[in-house]
Amino acid sequence: MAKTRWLDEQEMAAWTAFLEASHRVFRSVEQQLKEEAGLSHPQYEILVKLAAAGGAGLRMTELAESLITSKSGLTYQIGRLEERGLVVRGEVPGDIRGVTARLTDVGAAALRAAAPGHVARVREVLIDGLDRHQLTVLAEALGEVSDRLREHGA
Amino acid sequence: MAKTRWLDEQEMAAWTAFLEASHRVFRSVEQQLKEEAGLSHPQYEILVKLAAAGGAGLRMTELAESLITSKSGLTYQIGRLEERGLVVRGEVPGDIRGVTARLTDVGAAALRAAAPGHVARVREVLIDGLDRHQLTVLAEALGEVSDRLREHGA
DNA sequence: GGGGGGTGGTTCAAATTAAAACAACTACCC
DNA sequence: GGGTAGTTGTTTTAATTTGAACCACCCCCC
Repeated sequence: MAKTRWLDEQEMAAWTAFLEASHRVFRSVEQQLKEEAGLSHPQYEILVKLAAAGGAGLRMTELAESLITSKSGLTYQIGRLEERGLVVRGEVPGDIRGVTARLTDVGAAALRAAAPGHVARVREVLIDGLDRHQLTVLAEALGEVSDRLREHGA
Repeated sequence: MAKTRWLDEQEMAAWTAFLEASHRVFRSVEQQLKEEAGLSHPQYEILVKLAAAGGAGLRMTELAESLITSKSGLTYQIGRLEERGLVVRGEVPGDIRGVTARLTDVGAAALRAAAPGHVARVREVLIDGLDRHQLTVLAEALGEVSDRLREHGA
């Protein structure tokens, strides 16, 4: 095993800033959604993905992967959302095992109601504090990081 | 209430990249630590903070804030680490309520053993894929975000 | 020197999470 | 066709997380 290449000052600054910003941003967003919309952030993300998927909905596994969560975690959350009538499960033609989830009208309305407050908070904690250049670099850098992990780090 | 300012394409790209990168990076780091060192990421972060604090250790509340976690969550994790002998609780001179946590020799050894693999993974998933400019911008941008939330977003 | 009001840490209850075991089904290769 | 490996989604179990309630205790001002 090669000798460890420790992080230099700048690398460490990037890592700790990433760590701290992630924790704080998620905590803040979570709190906003819970208070103003009665949704957890994972639940909100589910609604967003399903809204984007349209009337056909998405398969459970597909949705779990796009949310970067475990299958069992998704089963739990979809159960929760289905109880509240925001989501319904359906079947997949041609594969009896398959299950789809799609948004109900109530779910779509809940998302529309929650979105403005959520976006406002996201702006407040992350977006509006950065200039265009920072925004661009952030998107590109973290986009690359995500791409790499999506491919390689299965 | 003002009309919602939705995110434009670039802003949305930054937000989703931030979301996805955070999820994936933490998941990867978590996995590495669990497998190779038997520690969760929160536990590892506790050890790091205590190591930096030196022989006097840190008070529980202080530590909880610097880790951006709840007091009760910290009580739980310190309990866990104390059982394993990596950490000990001590008292605070002059304040009977106060409790400090500090690293034991075993804890320090565990941290030394865990660090190289952890750093390697952090490099692999985040640092080494970025160039110096990206690194600098990332550190500065997310540092500002953290600062703002630390002050304002109590 | 005796309250209030706030602090520090733990306990408790409830929600969430992930991993592993599981059951049913699909796909493919011969 | 038949068997085997891989998928799908759920269930189960154990760990973790948080907020609220709580109890002692500190600080200060009268």
